[in-house]
Amino acid sequence: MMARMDEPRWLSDDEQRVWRAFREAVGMLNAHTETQLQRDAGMPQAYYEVLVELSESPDQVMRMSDLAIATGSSRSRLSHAVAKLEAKGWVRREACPTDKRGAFAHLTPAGFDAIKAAAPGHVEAVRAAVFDQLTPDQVRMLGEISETIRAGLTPQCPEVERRLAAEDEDAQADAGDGGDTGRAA
Amino acid sequence: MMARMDEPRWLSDDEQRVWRAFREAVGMLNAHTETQLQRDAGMPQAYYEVLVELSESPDQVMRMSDLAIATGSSRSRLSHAVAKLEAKGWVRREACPTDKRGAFAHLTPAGFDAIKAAAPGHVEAVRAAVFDQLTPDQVRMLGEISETIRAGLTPQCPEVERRLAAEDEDAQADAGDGGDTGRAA
DNA sequence: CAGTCATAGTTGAGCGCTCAACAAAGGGCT
DNA sequence: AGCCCTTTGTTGAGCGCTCAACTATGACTG
Repeated sequence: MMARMDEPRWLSDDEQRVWRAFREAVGMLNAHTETQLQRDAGMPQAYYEVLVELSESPDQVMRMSDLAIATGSSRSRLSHAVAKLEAKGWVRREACPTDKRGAFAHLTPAGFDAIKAAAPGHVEAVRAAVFDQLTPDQVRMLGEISETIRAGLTPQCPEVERRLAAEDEDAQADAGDGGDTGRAA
Repeated sequence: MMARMDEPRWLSDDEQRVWRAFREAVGMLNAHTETQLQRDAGMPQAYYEVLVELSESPDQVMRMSDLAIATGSSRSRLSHAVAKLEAKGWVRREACPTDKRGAFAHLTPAGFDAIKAAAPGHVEAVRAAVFDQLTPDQVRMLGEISETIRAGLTPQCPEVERRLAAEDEDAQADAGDGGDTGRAA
């Protein structure tokens, strides 16, 4: 499947320019905010986002799995991240009484202080690099574009693809079912 | 400067939604293309971009420094990357005769084959995730938005910031000189 | 209830990136 | 020439991420 396509649908010159500009802008923006946070707050952006998510949660507590989903990271990544954050004293782990497999991540007061101290500088950096540069129309468009790309990537992207592949194999075993659509490609 | 701002200019709800959608979309898109390339071509996206840059160069040769600039990476990163690519037999290093500090990175035939094999799948993935999803207007806007953000980040972003800081110190020492312009690319 | 599969979370190895330190060579200036 | 500063490129340590195993618990079914 997909092994051979007679003629790949190459990008036009315009599309290529857009793609390269996009990649470049994203790379620079990411480097910029990453450096800013690392320098001013002593934490990488990924950890910042974990703390943000926790701080906005009802009691500053979340199940590890929910936190992983909320931050768009794998369980593994979150587990490593929380281990580091716990070592810094910013997060505390707690066992879940009703489901003994489960674990809660709990934002500590020190963690709350850390994010409170980090937020203004980070927001300022983001605002200066993005929202101060763009017109309101561009901001709105950026939101729509992002949402569209996100939506297009959601069904078949992460490990779900593997799952679909696995289900495909199963389906081949018991042959005809509705056979859904080929999610194209 | 920037040390204290009485009230941070927080993001509005709309801005926050846009920022989160953007971060999410970028993260997913990046993960998607990264996985695709790693799986189908056995190389990370950063190495792919190195090979692309080399393949588009007159004789498939570039100075390491120029290649670093072209790929938007640090010398260190490129050095590590080329070491790996050389181990794979995709790139060969050559000494520069006129500047004995210098080094050329030379795309090998095997490297050319590798990128030729990788390109269609990668382009298809990018097209499916981005250009097939967006209207022509959105594509155009994405280009403009990217270009704006890139431009806003160019002067003060990478290690230039350090340089500016250093020059600031110098400037304080000898006070006013002509203070040229940013050597606008 | 036993057997089986799914779910929650952790762990360690491997990899790419950053950062700071470094060696080697060029380019001025006196 | 000799000195100093810049530029080029490499190196090794440390860090975060991915991937594949693995443990342990829950949930479902005969």
